[in-house]
Amino acid sequence: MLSFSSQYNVITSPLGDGLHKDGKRLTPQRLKVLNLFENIGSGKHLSAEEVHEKLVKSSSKVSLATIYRTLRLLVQMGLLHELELSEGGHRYELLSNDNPDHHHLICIRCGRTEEFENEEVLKAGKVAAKINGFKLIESSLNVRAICPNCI
Amino acid sequence: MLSFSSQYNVITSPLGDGLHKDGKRLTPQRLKVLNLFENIGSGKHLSAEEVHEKLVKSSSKVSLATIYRTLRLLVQMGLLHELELSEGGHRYELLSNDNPDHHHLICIRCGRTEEFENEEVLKAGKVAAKINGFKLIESSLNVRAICPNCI
DNA sequence: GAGGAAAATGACAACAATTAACACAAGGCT
DNA sequence: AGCCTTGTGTTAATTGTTGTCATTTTCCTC
Repeated sequence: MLSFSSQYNVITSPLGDGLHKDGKRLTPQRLKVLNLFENIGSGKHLSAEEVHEKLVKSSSKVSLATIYRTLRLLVQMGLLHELELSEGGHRYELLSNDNPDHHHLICIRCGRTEEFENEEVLKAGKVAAKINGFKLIESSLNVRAICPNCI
Repeated sequence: MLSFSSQYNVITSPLGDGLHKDGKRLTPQRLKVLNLFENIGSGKHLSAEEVHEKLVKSSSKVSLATIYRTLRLLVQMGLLHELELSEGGHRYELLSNDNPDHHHLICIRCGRTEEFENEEVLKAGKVAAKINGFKLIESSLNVRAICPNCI
């Protein structure tokens, strides 16, 4: 039977490359988490708990602790983006090239989120950082609102 | 000895007025929390735990549970503003007239925050809400960055 | 000013989200 | 194949926050 490494090493995934550079390892769990985000599309925002549920459902059991560890790792690697909605914990989304810099419109009642882009916002962040001598990491505009269904 | 109510009722504080309209009551604890924010100035952002510490230090003991309850109340009343910095819990700041609509530049290393205003950002939030049929509550731009001291 | 209904407080239990510890398993070098 | 190091799962601990409930307080009415 094929071992895990012989099955995947040949493909030299971007994930594998990124990990190996740092002495970190490509594991099935890490792949599963990243694949989940890739399959689900780049507009979705999942909590750690939701990632866990979805993986359990697809009979890919990954422990919750590992999911937390993996999410943090993938954020550090720049593959995922973490966003904090005031209500109930952190969410994660895939950071892909065709979904570059965007902001979120969040319904505070049902949690529905819509994305939008805005050049001015990006600029505002840059200017503020420069004026204060900060090194910019990212700027995210969170618009808290109530969606049509919840009004 | 003067009772609490006879000591303060005459002043008819804005806090008292706002509370009484709703059948809610003016208590020394609520005054202490609000006073703390007023004394500390409107550019500061405190966590519930920090509010608790400061009140204990000034020998004004208010229980932590009450602080959480009071902070939520003051936010609902529009006297405080709640902001969520990704790192470590919620922060609260005084919402005063001379410090209207502003955004935050946050150092992810030391937590230092600077404020700035930007009309375009405000507009961006409005537009996004309108396009999607959402009812806007507030839009806040959080710029995550590293401050000069931490670089 | 006293009496009483309604609301608020404090102390503490309960919770949810997240992290730490550690024994065991697995990845990736040679 | 074998070894060293990193990663995983399990479970316990921590943190931030909320619920419960008995006791205390506010504030309205007389």
